[in-house]
Amino acid sequence: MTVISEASVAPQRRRGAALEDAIHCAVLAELAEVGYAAFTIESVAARAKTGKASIYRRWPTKQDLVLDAFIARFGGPDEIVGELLTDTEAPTRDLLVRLATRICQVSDEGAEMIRAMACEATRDPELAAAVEQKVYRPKHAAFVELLRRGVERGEVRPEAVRGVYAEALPAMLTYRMILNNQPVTAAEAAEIVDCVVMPLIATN
Amino acid sequence: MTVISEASVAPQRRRGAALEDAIHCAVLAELAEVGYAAFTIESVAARAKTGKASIYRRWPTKQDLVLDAFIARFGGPDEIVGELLTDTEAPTRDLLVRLATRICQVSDEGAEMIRAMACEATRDPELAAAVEQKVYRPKHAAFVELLRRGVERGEVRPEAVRGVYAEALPAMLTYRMILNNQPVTAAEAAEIVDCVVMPLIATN
DNA sequence: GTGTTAGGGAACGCGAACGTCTCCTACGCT
DNA sequence: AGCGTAGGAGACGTTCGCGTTCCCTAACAC
Repeated sequence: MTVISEASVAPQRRRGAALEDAIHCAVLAELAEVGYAAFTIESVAARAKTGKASIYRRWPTKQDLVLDAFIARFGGPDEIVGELLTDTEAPTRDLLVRLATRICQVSDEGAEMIRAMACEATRDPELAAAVEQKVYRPKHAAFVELLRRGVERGEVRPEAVRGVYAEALPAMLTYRMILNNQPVTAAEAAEIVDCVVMPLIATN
Repeated sequence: MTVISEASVAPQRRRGAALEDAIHCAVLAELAEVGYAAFTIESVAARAKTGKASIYRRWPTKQDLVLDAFIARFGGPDEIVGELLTDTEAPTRDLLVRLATRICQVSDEGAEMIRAMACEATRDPELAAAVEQKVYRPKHAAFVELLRRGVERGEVRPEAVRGVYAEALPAMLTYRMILNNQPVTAAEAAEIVDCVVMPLIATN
């Protein structure tokens, strides 16, 4: 009858932020593994080694949970904007490459989430607004700001500070990664910057 | 007790192709209304006013059904390629606008389907292959062919016959329509052609 | 007309998640 | 050390869609 219990010092029962982190991870993993259509709260709970109640206590619906996990991992305007706006030295081209890298990273890790969002946003205006505000806007704004600074330094044509040009980079990257599920290497990302974006916006 | 039955000549019970058309329509409508996650065979059957058995008899799985409906409505390489390759007179720019219009049309009507495909294709290699072969490839090939002809007529730089350039147009259109669920007007489509695609590929 | 085929409609048992609730215990605070 | 809160585990009844099967009849072929 003697169950030899090791002295595991790690907390067996998480709370608050630690628990929420674990749940967010589980959501991400679950989405990647089974997809949004087959996504269930029960599986997330099991994967996070928690009870369903702990999830329902925090998020009333599947959408809320997924959206929150998404924001927690990729959200916040500061991360991207801040990084790029801090650096006032690097040429526009390099900033674009860094932005592209970041977009690739997010699109890779959060591919299933983004697809799920796109699917649900059609029918859920609140979700659409949240994604618009927390994800799309900041990214777009960062890009436009980046173009504006390029103009100041004479690297970018003034006419190029427009939505169409700001959308080109994310559009081409997500077209491949999100819609066609093709990986994009760093070289290809750079190719898009050098062959598509820069020629469109550069002076001369 | 006299039920006055009008002499309705229209068949009350459809068969074969007529029935399949109705089911395809129902699939499209159902996807648009409730989305792929909440999509059920029962609802499709009810909407098409048919029995579940008639659907199961034809398509073993949800994916097969949706894919088939998609192909039936938007598939076939001939429609796009044929249309564009027939016309050997119009300038490249106009052909691009026509292609853009077509892409907009498909992306608008089939938005939910395309999103659903993107979601499922990650986990279903067969589906991915089918979409790749029946949708992506022909579109891409048509675009490259179009570029090639442009070169022959001196409208397009020879170096522009590359994948990156062929992807720019569909990428920018679907980025807006499929991922961000924003409508794209004919004027905007033309803007993309004139401000993005043409400058990239045109001679000089 | 007669026979064959296939559509419509619905009932069926089954399994999976739902969302709620309860019990008990680990945690963290004082 | 003791207390209150919150986490884990899972049972519960319910709902829902699955995929199958049945019967009956409309549609078509001959």
